[in-house]
Amino acid sequence: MTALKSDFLREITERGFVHQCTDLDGLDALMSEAPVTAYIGFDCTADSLHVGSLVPIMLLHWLQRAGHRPIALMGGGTTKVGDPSGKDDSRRLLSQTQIEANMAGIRRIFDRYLTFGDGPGDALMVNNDDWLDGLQLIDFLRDYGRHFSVNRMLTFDSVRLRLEREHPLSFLEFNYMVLQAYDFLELARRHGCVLQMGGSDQWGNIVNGVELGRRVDQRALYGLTSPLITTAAGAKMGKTAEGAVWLNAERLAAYDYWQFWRNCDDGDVGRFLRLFTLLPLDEINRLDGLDGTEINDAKKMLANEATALCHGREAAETAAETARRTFERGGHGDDLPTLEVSRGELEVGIAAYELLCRAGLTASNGEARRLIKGGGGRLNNRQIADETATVGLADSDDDGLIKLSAGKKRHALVRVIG
RNA sequence: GGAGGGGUGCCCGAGUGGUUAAAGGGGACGGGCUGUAAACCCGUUGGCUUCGCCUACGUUGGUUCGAAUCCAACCCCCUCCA
Repeated sequence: MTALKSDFLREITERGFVHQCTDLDGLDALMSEAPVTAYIGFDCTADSLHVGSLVPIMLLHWLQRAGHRPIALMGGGTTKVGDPSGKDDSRRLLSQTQIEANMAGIRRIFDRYLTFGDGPGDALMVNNDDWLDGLQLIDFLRDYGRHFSVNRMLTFDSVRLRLEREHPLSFLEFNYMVLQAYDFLELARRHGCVLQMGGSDQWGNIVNGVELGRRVDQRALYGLTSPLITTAAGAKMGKTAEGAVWLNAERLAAYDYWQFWRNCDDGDVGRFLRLFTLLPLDEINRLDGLDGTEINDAKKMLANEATALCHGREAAETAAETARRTFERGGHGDDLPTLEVSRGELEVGIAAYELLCRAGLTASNGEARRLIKGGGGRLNNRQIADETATVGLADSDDDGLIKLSAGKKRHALVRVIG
């Protein structure tokens, strides 16, 4: 590969964001000359995004940093159709109101990563429902449908894989790639957008848009995809015991977000630092070279930086401090999930398993019992020996706190009140 | 519209009248070893007021001492035909 002239492309290439590009040299020439507008589309299937969407979000962030203009496209319209890419089954259809509520939630996340506004380099958020909803079927088919060959559509992974596995693919979903292609054209016309980025599973959809732009408007459009990020263990990243790693604090506390990064595999640290933090590359290379126990410093750095981006520097520091006190000193920090229990109730005594459950460390009393039987329940750092054990006022410290743990990693506090 | 196949626990998938809270695998969680890592070994994996009770195999009824297993109707999915 020849040396890239564009700051943006060079940065994201070195950081591991680039998988494929429709015309890297052409794009490089364009981006090194003047600011360009680029977009990435996001589904509105939930009211938050999770770390699976972090790669595209970071791409937009770097784009803006390099002086270009990012567009976050909300798939308010396409979510009604459902992208078949990478999915074996059709998705449940969402109602209009659900989609709108989801968009509002997602918007708040973007505010952390992008600067929105009306200035030349300010980010834009648009909703494709604005143009898709009013389409007239016959007009649309005649103007744009004729540029799509079904023969070719059948060869795209999103369709082909479904057919090969004999999983159903509805006609509705079959149209998804056409709509996404049209999105690109629409954004090119409205905002002069020339680049669409996305995950590697979006390649087919993106290429369709590039071609549509050329055929209909003789526009030169570009596409760029990033690799699917998996963990060193080979799993799709972003799952914890509690489920997806969400980016909003209501769904996943900043402390838990910090812990997610802190607990990554050794083999992932360097890659994740490059992708999910803004640290300079030479600093990352140093951290990546650390061995043995020292690699924990790199993981803390990863957790600090990733959390600061998502939840703010202050939240990251609180989470780090809580982790330090909890793990390195065997104490506890302010940021641990806390359950309030009345003095009166504790005077009588509460079964340890019930408290574990109420503190959210287990999903049910039965699970808590099993945890204790298996030696995983801890009260103030001491293993709970007996599943019938009760917790009383005497177990609280001078501050009226009791520390509960499920295993060595998951902790919660009980605060005595009243 | 016709014919056939199928819907089982977080997922995949056995089970075709009782010994089935339901084999096996995956995942997840816990213990041991560690570095809040990986690998490995062991254990757990429906709920509850837990030596007992309750709820579960698409839904609703039925047969039976007894059903995930048999029957009926309904819902949903797939395949082939029209």
